[in-house]
Amino acid sequence: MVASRRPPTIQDVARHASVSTATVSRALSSPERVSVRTRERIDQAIAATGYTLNQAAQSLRRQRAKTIVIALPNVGNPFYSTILDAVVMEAGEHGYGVLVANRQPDDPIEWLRDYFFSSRADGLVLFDATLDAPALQSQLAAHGDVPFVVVADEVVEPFLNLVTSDNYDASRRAVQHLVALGHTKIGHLSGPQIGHYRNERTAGFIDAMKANDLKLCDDWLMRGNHVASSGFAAAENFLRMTNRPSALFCANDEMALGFISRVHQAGLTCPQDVSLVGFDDISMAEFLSPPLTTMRQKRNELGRLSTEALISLIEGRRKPQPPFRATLRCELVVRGSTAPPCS
Amino acid sequence: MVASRRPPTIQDVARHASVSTATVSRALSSPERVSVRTRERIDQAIAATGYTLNQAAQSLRRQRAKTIVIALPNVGNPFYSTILDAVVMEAGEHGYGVLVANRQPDDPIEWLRDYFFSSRADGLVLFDATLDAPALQSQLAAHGDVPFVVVADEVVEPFLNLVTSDNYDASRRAVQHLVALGHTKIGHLSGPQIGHYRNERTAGFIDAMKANDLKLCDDWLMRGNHVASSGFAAAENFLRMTNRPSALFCANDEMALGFISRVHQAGLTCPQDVSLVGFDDISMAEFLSPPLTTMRQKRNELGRLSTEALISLIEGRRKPQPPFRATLRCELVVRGSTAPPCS
DNA sequence: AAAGCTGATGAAATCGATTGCATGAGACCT
DNA sequence: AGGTCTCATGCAATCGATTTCATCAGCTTT
Repeated sequence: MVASRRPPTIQDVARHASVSTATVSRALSSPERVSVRTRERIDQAIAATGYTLNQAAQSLRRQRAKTIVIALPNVGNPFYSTILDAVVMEAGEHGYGVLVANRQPDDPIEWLRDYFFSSRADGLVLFDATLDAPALQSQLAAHGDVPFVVVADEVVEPFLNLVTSDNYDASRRAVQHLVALGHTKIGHLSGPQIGHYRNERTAGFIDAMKANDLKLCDDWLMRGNHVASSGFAAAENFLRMTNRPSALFCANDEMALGFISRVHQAGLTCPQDVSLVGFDDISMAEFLSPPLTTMRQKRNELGRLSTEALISLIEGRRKPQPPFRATLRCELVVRGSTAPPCS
Repeated sequence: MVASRRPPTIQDVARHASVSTATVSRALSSPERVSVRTRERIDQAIAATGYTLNQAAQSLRRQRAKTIVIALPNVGNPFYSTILDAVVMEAGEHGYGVLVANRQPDDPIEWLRDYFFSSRADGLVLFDATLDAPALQSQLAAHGDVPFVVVADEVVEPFLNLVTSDNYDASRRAVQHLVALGHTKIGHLSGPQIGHYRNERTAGFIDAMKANDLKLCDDWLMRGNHVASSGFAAAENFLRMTNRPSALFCANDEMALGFISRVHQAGLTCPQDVSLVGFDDISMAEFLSPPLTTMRQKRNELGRLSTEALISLIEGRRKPQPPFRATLRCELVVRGSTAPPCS
């Protein structure tokens, strides 16, 4: 009712319960160290005053912000939003807040310094390590070893904490699905090549083709950048081909979406004229026309696991060495975009 | 290199520049109050020590966290992710961090208290006021008038700070587009009814129909809840109708997506068998099959404006009365999902 | 009954930055 | 030259919670 009064502090509670602030503090953080009788009085005083802890003061004293940063290359991407959801949830359960940092394209590292050097946050979940993770590592180490966990598709330096999907194997299984349907002419629309890392999905594709003794046609290996428009562009290419593949494995769903879009415009249909397998299983995949066959990543689990690992690292429950590593298995979801080839 | 050393404080800088901490503090927050010579010495000292401000200490002293909370009903929704992007960007430019709070469905208000009562955040951007905004208002007021801005489709209580799109008018224009194509049998798939508020999009639809002397058929007024599956379900309904509308205005793109999906499954096609107009222009709308005709909301602007307003409220540059109000005009984007009716 | 122990509690320092008040040096005025 | 004013700067209190160390009451032990 009475607006703009300053919120009650631990002092108010102490006075109200006729104890010292030290006792109140203990009652809150380690109740077993306070006698039952005083604890009750303090509980009452807290209720009576409507006290809530001042985070800033606690952070200052404890040198811990109870906050993590989640760094995304692109919040707008539907793939990441589900993950964000899981991260916020998991962090919340441990009493941590989640700050969002959207990547500054021009400044691969500086943009993160502020959060940690100013003790605004205790750790970082970094998605999509297209930035120079080792450089970041040394930057963060210089100011007191900020723990961070990377969630990425490509396997990065072995000393990093990493949560990933079994991209290589999943890609092999995606190809296997097409082969099982009878396809032999199979193309691939890959994501971008990141630094010198092995592109796991492309590698899986290539090895699966070899394992099946299928010809790898250079024209059928196209490169995109994970957004729908690059799938659209790849389809332009596809349409110009005189000898077209009968199936295509796309490195993510958005590119598949863009590809279908262009192919339909040209009067061809999927899966009659070309079968398509995507990757991710974004929430809309199920409702596309045709519904998209795709490799589902456990996005919830990616978010949850990485956050859980980060927090146990922050709180010292997990030792920094050896690094945390987790690989989640993807799951093939068969829908309408794949069918046997129309001879 | 030397890991886990404590970060330099303002004390270190002061010592290094042979001045008091007070002077360093002033050099940082109001440089004009410090002589040029000392300012230079301080700048050097800052560079030499690698000093960065400790946010927790500043927050405690200034009673201000330089952080805002963005509360979303559902981070996973692609509509919100773009907005989040804009909010993070705008906040960042003012030096504010953005905490994400994903709505707890069971607890419409409590979930936000913590952020503010613990002075973790200075203000709130609340999306989709399906929660009881007035109740929230009084909750927040009880602990010192936390400023907040609502971004919502429906017009809520006049005393709230609100950023919105011209939903009513945009809906009228959507219908007008269908009418101009020659449609007379037009249906509507609405979003959920929120409390006692007027559903702006539905109201716009109804009034446009009346203005054109078109019959409002009860069967053709369907209700969904803004997710694709509810569009899918609505299409089931549609397919069972003996007398079907030739066009449908959907209250958002996701429902349109679900609707098309089911209709295609049944062997009908859009726009030949039914024209469809969506709302929002989510990033994928352009790449659907067929590309979706839709009312584009300026999502970037919604995010930017609301954040800007919130921050000027926090910093006292804007007076709380009268409340901030902004309505953004939507824009019709004509694509392939609408066509003249097939006789 | 004296000594030792345990467990609950309080006093006060501390985290790092800000800011009201005091001080002193120099500029300016008469 | 004496007095006033301004500007740059320093001292020290302060924000609110935590934590070390000391104290003291009430037991147990011999």
